[in-house]
Amino acid sequence: MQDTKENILMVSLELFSQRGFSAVSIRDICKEVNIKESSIYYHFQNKRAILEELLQRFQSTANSMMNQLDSALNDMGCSPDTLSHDMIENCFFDRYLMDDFCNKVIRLLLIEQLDNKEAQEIYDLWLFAKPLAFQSKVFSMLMEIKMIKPADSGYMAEKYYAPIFLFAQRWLFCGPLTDARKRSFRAAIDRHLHKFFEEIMEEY
Amino acid sequence: MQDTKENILMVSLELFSQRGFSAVSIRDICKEVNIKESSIYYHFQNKRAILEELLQRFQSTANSMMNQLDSALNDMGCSPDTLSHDMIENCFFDRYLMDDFCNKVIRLLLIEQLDNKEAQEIYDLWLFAKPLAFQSKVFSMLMEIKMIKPADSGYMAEKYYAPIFLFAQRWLFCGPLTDARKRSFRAAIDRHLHKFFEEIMEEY
Amino acid sequence: MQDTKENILMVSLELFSQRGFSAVSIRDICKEVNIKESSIYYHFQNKRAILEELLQRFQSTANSMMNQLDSALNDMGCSPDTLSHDMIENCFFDRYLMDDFCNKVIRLLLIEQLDNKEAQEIYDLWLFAKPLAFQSKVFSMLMEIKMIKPADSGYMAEKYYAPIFLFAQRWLFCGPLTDARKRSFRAAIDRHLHKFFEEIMEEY
Amino acid sequence: MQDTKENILMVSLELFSQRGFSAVSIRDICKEVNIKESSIYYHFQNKRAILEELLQRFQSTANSMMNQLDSALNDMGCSPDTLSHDMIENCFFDRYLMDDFCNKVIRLLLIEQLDNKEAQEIYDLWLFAKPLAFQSKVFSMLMEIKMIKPADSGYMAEKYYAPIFLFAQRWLFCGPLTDARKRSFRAAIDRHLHKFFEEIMEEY
DNA sequence: GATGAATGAGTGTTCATTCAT
DNA sequence: TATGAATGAACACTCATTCAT
Repeated sequence: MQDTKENILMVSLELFSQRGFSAVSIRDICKEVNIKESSIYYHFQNKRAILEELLQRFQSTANSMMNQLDSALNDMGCSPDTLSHDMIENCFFDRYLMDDFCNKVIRLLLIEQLDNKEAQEIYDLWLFAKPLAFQSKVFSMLMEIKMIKPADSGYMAEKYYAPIFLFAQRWLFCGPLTDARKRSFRAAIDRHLHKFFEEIMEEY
Repeated sequence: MQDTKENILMVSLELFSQRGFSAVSIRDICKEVNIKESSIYYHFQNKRAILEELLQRFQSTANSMMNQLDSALNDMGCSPDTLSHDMIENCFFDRYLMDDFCNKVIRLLLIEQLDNKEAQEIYDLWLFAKPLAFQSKVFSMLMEIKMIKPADSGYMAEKYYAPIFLFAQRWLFCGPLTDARKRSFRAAIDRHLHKFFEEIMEEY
Repeated sequence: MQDTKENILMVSLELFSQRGFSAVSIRDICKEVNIKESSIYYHFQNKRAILEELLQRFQSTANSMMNQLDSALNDMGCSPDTLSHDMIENCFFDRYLMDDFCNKVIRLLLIEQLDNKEAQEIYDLWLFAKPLAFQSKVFSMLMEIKMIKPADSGYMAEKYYAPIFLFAQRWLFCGPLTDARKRSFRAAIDRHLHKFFEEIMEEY
Repeated sequence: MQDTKENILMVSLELFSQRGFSAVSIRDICKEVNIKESSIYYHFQNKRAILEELLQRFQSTANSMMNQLDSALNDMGCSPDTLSHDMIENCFFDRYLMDDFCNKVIRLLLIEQLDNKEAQEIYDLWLFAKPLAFQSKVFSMLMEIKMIKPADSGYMAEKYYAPIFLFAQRWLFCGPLTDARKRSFRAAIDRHLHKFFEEIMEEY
């Protein structure tokens, strides 16, 4: 079956996310997967192909997450009460930043982006451009349905997202992703979101 | 002279910051410095020693920068009008985030922290703990001298620093550190600071 | 059917004749034949068996060519006018030196003979011993029927065959066997044969 | 010293001439030279660089041999009796075809020329073009000084050189270059040259 | 007939390091 | 201070081959 290929991918991701692509050897991967080094070349053309497949998968995962967020947002536009923004956020937090697979790929991108054009683009897209664009759209919509008062939605998105990004960097993308760290992150986020929405809604 | 040693350090830092410590070979460094590979061992015990010295230097540089900020802050406490907060900020931006040496070390730390306990601590200290603590102190002081109204200074520090960190990550710590990127960063920062101080001072 | 086996043989010969036996991998062959690498072992016990079968086939092809030449020679002995020596030569040129299959095997032998006892014997037999012996016999016969004056038939064979061999090495056994090269070879041969027979027959 | 480099070259040539470049491994070479595999890369950038240096050396050796032949030929033009053609031939035979170094390189070229453009050119130049051109010049000169009667010098060169080439291929460029084989070659050559000059000079 | 999956041995090459000079 | 020469260990990758299906 394709069990072995899957194992290779998961082990590779684990190691890549810890040490970076180039610091992980085929030997390291195979030792963990429990196959001989030559066997890996039955499943992948070369070492880089493993990385490529991981990035591919990440992008489709992230895309589907983003699509789901988008449609949830549209639903909210029609019937503001059916879907809380809590649900929206949880999607981004639980199934993206804190999701085992995505979290590891993001760590990997953090390293690779410094020297790899492709990684750089993916990194910028999925850690800056997409989240900021989405959040900007959220605030525009909230303004439209008059839940918050009109303002620069791009700037609001930055104010909203920057602390999330900072907390993520500090708690989620360094060291092992333990439950304790997840809780620290969650706590910081909750505090931030609470105050943030308090502020933007206080006048209404 | 110690010219060669200095060259080795600077070339190493350049390469480490681009590809990460383990992806740079002694060969790569020596080729750039124009010495034979065996010669490097006259100046450093081994490859790791180069990294160590770079981190050492970074820490003392960062420390002196922070001390200067601190004393500037204390001066401001005594005579609020002598030193503008502009000066404080420029110190952190120009001589730290955008300084050639510090910028490269931070990029290096970004990679190394994922797998290296020591790097992790330095990274957390100098990119999160110290900046947030300092900023928190700034706001406490501003409250004391009644320039802003009393609030949670820690939370204010986060609101203040998070966008700076995000912009830095996006513009200063990926790809080559060009003047164009520096300007993009500066512009985003200025916009942020302007609005930020507008908001916290508006009531006064 | 045996279509696949035939394909394997022909592809192998093509590649062997270009790069030599040991420089061609099972992978190379299978890629060209469009089968998986394991499949080749259904048709041949191992890589060497492919070589062996090619040499086998070459020897029987060459043998039948030589037999045909021999019987043509005998016919000529009985009735000197029925078969021109042109026909004899064409047999050796068109169906041997310039024949696609034989030409490739000879190239292959050229390489293999340096390190392989068996190849060495086949090479010596079919590029030196047999052609020289046959030609010697031709001249003996021509002397017997008094078409040329008596002389050392072995030496004549050398004088006759050496330029053919040289031209073959220069035009037929290096680079791709194009029509242009074949024509260059043919032209050199015609010139040689014309002058050669002029000389040995001039006295008559 | 450069002893090791020289050893590497000589051992490589020996092995390349037996099995061909691609069939010889770095391991094979190092085992014979008695150094570790990594050490070879101190002396040569890679495996191909060894081949390249051998071809380089061969070409300068062959060139100097050819220059010597040329000047000997010119001397003969001035004073026909000072230098016999024996001396000329011995130069080509003893210091080229039967010389240990050149003989091995020619064997190597025999293999490499099938797949390697550069080798092909060297092979054609030094086994066909140069010898034929030189011999053609010899006969032209002999005609000029009226030692032989006027004729097509190019055709004479072919008649002269073709048997030499054939004997060389048969005795000098296959199997080990033993003294016995050298004698077989020498004998065949002497017989050929004797008869050849008898024929071209008989009328005078 | 053919293939998916695996493997031990071997490929050329790079690595950080040593040490005598 | 610097280097020429070497090395053991590791590197990504290819090889011919096996075997169950």
